[in-house]
Amino acid sequence: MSVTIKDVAKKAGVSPSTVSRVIAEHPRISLETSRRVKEIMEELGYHPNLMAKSLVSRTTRTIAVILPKPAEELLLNFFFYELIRGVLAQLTRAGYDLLMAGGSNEQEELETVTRLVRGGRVDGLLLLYSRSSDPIISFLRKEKVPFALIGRSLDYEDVPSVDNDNVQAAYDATNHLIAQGQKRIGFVSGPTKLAMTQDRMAGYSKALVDAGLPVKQSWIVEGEFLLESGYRAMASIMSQPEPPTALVVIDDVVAFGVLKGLAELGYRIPQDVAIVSFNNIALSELTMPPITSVDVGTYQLGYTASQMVLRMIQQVEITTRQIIPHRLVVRESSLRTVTHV
Amino acid sequence: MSVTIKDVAKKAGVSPSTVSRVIAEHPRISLETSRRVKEIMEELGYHPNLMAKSLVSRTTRTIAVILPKPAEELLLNFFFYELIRGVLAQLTRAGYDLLMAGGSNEQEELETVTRLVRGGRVDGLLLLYSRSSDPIISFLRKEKVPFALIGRSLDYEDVPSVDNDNVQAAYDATNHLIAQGQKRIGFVSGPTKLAMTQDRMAGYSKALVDAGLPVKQSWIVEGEFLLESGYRAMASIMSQPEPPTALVVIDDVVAFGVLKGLAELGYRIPQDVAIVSFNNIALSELTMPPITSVDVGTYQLGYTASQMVLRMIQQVEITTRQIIPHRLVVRESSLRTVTHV
DNA sequence: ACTATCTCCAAAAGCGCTTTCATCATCCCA
DNA sequence: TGGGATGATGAAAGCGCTTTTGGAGATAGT
Repeated sequence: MSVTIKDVAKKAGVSPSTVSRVIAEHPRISLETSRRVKEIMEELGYHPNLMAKSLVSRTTRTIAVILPKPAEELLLNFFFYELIRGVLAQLTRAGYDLLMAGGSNEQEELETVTRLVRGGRVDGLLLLYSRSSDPIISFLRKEKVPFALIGRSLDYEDVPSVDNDNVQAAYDATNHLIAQGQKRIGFVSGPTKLAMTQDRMAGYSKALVDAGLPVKQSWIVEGEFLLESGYRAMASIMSQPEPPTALVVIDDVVAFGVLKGLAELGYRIPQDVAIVSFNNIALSELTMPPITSVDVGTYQLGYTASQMVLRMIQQVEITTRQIIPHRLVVRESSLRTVTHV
Repeated sequence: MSVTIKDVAKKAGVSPSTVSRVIAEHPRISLETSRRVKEIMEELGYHPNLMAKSLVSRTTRTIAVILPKPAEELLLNFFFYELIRGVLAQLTRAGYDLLMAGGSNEQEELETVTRLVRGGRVDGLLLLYSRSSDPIISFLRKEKVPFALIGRSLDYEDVPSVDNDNVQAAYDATNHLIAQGQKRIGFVSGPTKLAMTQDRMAGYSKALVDAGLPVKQSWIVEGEFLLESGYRAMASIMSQPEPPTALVVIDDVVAFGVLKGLAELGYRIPQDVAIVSFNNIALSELTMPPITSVDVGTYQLGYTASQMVLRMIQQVEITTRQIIPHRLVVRESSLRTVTHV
């Protein structure tokens, strides 16, 4: 059916081993033979069978990305594409393929990972924003398979991961509000089981404390990465007797909900309530007003995490925790003096 | 190193062939033997080597999704995740894996596909919104590999594909505006090399003609799937002496640009200019005002297309072109009588 | 001229699995 | 009681590749 290494060998008048060596660019092969074999390969349209290759080499040149369970999905909804683009760019560069897998629950997820790893299907893995006590992480460590996290894990500090400095990011964002003269600043948070949430919360608090401002617990509301979540959190915060005049919001999508809710209640943004947020997804600049957001370098996160796994596969020493720089993108939602273009 | 079928066989006191048959649930195996072998497999933590399996079975139980080239990416940015979720759900159900691949240009893309197909790496493929004269399509047809398109191809009408009835969708959307009393309706289009664009344009025109309204070429502007594109197209249309009072926009992201531009020029929406759009991404309901949009069933597109490929692999007869129903989601941007919640 | 060294290549084994073919009990019915 | 089914298993070949081993011929050293 398909043309094999044998067919090439026969036609070129050499042995299969020689053809194999030509493909692998083995040094001890004469230039003449190499040229002739390559010519025949071209002529026959030969492509090596990747399964056979993998079987003997015990390597598949593929990395799996494990999607978070449905409950965690919403965070990714808008920067998932950018992330994957980053991953794909790095892997393609290195001649690796990308396998995507997931599961509808923890059990299923672990089974899938086990099957892929023990079945010799992948050379490494990438985990997205895992929550606390992830059994997959324990499993992968035991198996000694190269893998990296995107977003730090709370329970396994020494696991290779790529992350932002979320404490500093939140510190910067909050400070920006303080620099605008804000004194009453609330925080719309995310699930506290995520390191990302805890870090941003910490940075927010630290900025307030450093500026001598009060940290009021009633101004801090935990939510999910959902639109409605932002809406509800906002309602809860603003219905208090002395509501804040500025909000730090865990994520852009949540911020959209906040924004909308505020507008419906008649608050003007940023005059009555200023807003800063995180992740800087493409639509942040399109809302009315555009949202000030911390760009976390989504593409870079994917790109760097993949690189990390590839390095581990090549046994190259790596920094266990890599930090992607963030950047506050100031837009209208946080500015006291509103400037129109 | 890892436990193989031989290890299981030895420990169970049977031959490797028997173990293999137990795994494959071969009928002619005694219940007793089956039970014992399964027990041993469990005990040893046996997982079959998938590469070896693939080599001999000539099947990999994996489907590749080919991402469009970077230039086409933006369309997908926001509904990519939903699409992939649909694909993944179907594939996981059937015990298949998902491989993601792409390329930075046409040449590279074709090389990747060739490598995957000829290398026996995948059993089938899924192509996203391909443009005209795609060399990959020709290649795959020649190779007789099962594959399906998401979004119809302009050049290969008989290729298996999953699509919306975009003509009808645009017809419905436009008619909705007409029902609101609109008479001057423009169209912000996308790249005409996509079937989707041409279909929506046709539906738009048909609705106007059927209602006895004029189709003015100067009210139809081609753009890309970009924010700025919507902005520019809007500017071009609205700067005319007699601008339309309603716009049909090819995609939500473009519509955001239109929305923003209109607001900056002082137009009120929907009072001065009404808007309907397509794709109904999650943020459509979050803009000010929320955008009326045609829901195309993104998840379903992915789910159904995968099913199609799986059916082809199983040699089951399929309908060459499957249509996912659409649904107009009416929101404030298109309503003459504005109702506040 | 004879051995030592080097270069290039072929033969063959083996990766972990499936599957064909053969074998051996067991069973049923004449 | 014997012979053809039938059922359960084992032996062995082979999927397409890599890699080890070893050998033939060329080149160099003494």
